[in-house]
Amino acid sequence: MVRNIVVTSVIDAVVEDLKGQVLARELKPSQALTEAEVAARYDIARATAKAAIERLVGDKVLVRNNHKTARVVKLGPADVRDIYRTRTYLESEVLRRLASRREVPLDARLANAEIEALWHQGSFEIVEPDMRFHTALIDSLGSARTSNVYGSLAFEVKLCMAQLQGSQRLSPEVIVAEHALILTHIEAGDADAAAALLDEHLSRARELLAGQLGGESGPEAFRPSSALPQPIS
Amino acid sequence: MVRNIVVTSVIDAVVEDLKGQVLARELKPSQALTEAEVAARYDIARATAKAAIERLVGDKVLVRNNHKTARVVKLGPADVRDIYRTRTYLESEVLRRLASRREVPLDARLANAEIEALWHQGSFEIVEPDMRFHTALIDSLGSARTSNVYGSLAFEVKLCMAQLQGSQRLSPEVIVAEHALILTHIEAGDADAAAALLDEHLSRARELLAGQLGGESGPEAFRPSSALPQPIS
DNA sequence: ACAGGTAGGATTGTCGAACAAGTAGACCGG
DNA sequence: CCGGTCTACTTGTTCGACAATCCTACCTGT
Repeated sequence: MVRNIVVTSVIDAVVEDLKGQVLARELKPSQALTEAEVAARYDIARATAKAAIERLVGDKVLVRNNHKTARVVKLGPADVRDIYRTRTYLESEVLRRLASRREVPLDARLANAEIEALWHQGSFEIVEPDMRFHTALIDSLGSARTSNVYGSLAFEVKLCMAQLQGSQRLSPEVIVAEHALILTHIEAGDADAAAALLDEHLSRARELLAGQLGGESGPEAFRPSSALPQPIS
Repeated sequence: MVRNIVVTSVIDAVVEDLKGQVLARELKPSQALTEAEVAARYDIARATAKAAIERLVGDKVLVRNNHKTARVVKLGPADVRDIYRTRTYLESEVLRRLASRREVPLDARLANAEIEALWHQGSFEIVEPDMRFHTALIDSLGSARTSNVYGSLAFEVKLCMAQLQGSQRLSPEVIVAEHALILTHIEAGDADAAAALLDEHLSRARELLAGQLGGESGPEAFRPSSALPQPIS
């Protein structure tokens, strides 16, 4: 028996907690988060709070410009489309590789079965097993970096979902069916069909999300700015 | 005319300088880098050095476990293969998209022409324009996140190159020819051919790199460990 | 000689306080 | 209305300190 233990530093704990709060919408998009505030809230030194905030900025959970206070990211339609585009690039190529080996990862089947079970129970909390389905496909390749990259994209997807509360979602029925069909294509070795279907599958989700995120635009939009130095006109 | 100015904090400057030193092999793989050392070298406070080191750890230039001193990454054959695999996934799908639009980015043509010019001059310093060729393909899609991901992979590739000094490289002649052929396939709209050729192109470079990196194994290998908590037996 | 424990030095994690520099908003005058 | 100054707030950076942890070398008992 191998036991997994984790040594968590104070910073790690704060980072995780703040991430959770953002996902739980306890911290709303564009909300300011000063270092002193975080330090007081967790009763830690400002230096520690600063480090936590900087890590969150690195993970794109917060955005901050020089000498300005950090804010929770506010993802707009353009961001959603960019996230899904990048995600699609990675995932469709992965599908091709799996198809060329006719290899259907077991975890993907399990995750899809779980979605179906939840659907039959009348539950609509399917985003978690849905993400697991896609992540299982990626992870089955065994490439640590590919999984890492996809993981950070998946987190941004979760952020998108969190930033719209009363969201109409795609019906679990078509999701399950499309997932199953994708697996079938992989099993048949039809890379093009699998990639094409995935493209359509993700495009539909992307446009649904992007459309809903574009609706209400807050007073000031703090879109994640490019990491490149900003030109001054 | 738009002028680009950059506000660099002390930490930014130190991070950039250290990155450069790693790439220039002034800091060798597996070499230790204590906070106090960095602080003394740049005459900055330890807190500042700490922040710089943490950023470099985030960028995978350094590796560090809890309470242990940071060390320069040492990339092994497995890492090279993983980097190139991930890179290939992204890039081949991008090629497919470009081929479906029959769109050949100008910058890629220019970069390849530059390689050819350097080759005719007898120079073998072609890694920079070579990277520009591949980056140009990615950037032409205009997806900020895709470019970011590829950029960090490209940096790891540069790290690999830096970690072997007397490296036998692929001949510029075949590189230029393969690049040109890839562009031709894109222009012809032949996605499969472009992707297949890229795969072969990168596979050759990958195995060459991986083979050379496997040779001399230092006393202690500080491979980049997975970000997951380490199991304790 | 060897296994195991222990002491010490080195290094990191976190804290507290302080000051300079930059930002934002208010206030005021033309 | 526009432009400038002032002030409160926030961040960037430094210094100094202490506890926790790691590494190493030494020491001890068998």
